[in-house]
Amino acid sequence: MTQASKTGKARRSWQDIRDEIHRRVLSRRYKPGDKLPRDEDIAEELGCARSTVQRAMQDLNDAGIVERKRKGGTQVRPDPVTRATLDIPITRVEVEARGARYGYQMLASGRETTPAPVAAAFGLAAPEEMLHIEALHLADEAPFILEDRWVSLATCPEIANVDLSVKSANEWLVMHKPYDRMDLRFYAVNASGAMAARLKLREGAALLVIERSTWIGDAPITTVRSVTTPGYQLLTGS
Amino acid sequence: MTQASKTGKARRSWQDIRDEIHRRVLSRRYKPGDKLPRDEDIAEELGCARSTVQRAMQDLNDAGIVERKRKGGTQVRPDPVTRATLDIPITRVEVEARGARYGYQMLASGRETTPAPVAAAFGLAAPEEMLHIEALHLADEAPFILEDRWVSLATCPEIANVDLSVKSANEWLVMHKPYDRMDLRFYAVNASGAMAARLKLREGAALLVIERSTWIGDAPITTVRSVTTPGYQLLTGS
DNA sequence: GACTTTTTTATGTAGCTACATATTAATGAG
DNA sequence: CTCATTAATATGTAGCTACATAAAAAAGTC
Repeated sequence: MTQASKTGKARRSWQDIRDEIHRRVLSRRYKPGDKLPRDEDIAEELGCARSTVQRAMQDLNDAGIVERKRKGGTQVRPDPVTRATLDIPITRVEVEARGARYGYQMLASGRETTPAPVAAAFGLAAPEEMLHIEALHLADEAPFILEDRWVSLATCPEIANVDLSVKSANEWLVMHKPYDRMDLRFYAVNASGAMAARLKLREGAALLVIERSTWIGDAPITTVRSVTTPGYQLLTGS
Repeated sequence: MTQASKTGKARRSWQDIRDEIHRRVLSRRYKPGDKLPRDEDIAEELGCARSTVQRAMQDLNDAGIVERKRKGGTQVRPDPVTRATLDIPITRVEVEARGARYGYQMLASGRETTPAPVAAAFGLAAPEEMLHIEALHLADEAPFILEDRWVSLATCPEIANVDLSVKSANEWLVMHKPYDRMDLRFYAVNASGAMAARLKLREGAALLVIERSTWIGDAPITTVRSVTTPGYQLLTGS
């Protein structure tokens, strides 16, 4: 038996408060740019403690619904942004989630000096020798994602001893080299001749590219350019 | 003068606790899949209240670093995901942030019955008459984003009276029709003849497309397909 | 009037208690 | 031994107090 059913009066949870405030924003009782009452007044009005309002407001703030400033109070965000959370799983998990058989092929691997774009992605002052890996992820034997990865040997010397021909660098890194900071970007490219050949599709096809760089502290770990196959879509989790 | 400087001993904030736990995950003292001590023990070890650990853990949970279950305890996420938050601003704001002059052109507007793909995006059982708008966002007079939008007249009858030839439907909607639920997807397309003509580029160019549908409750508000121009990149905020 | 300092005030945080809730683990019935 | 019931336990939440902090507003100062 819940407390609500015992006392006959439901205790309002912070989610209830959050939803009530959200409703008021949605119903335009509080309009974009409007200042909201102070937490204490809302608490009194809705019959709960200030800490409960605080919790609710935190959440609305994180969600981009309101903006809070010390002393300045709370206001409805005047320039609404579309905020979304993306979860990008390991490719193997993604393929398996689609009910397909996962496959992995290392295409090339070796030590090379970082070309300018890679050094730029890492924000390196000078080029550096890194591990360069090209690999293909397969779903039911068909090419799924082509990845072009650079791994800093200065930050991850251990990876030199890992057999990356059977297991992807992604999996090894994700389990052994947690990161601190990440940079993600998405854009579209026309398949080059080399890409088309490796992904077995016509040259010029529009492909979604996911670029990701990770650091631990200031030390670069890895930067990957993942070229997806036609039809690939990135979806938000909400 | 802060309390820390007065007492000589800093009070540890929940962020300190969070960072300490995070460090332990990063340093692999707690490895993926490992079970963490109970909040109370961590609190005692680090010299703070359980509520502080709770707050820290909440944050790590939201960030996808750990997973918590009642009674089950806390464990380091065994299948690390790359979690990122995307903020997509109004196009006008985005253009202005780049230091360019924003321009807007309505290309076409009228009432039409939703074709199958649009009905599907909304999860509609039956096609419906909606407002269909094609418009172009410009940055310094050059095409920037081409949008193809459907607005539910059932949910937003007021929009019929808005002059959408000078101000984008996006701006009006964002200020007057807050949403509840959103669906976002990103993919790449080759520019069709029509797209190429409107965006003034060659047919077949790879373009990043952002598709967004919004609802209030179960009622559909709008669905937009925004076709960006070459070179456009979506970046994460973190 | 322009500038600096002080006060005020709304949000932010730490710590505590008490209880809720979801599981797991232990126990008991058959 | 299997299944249902009960107890134990880690996290989740509400409410309270006290204080910290940032920023606006007010009060001084030149």
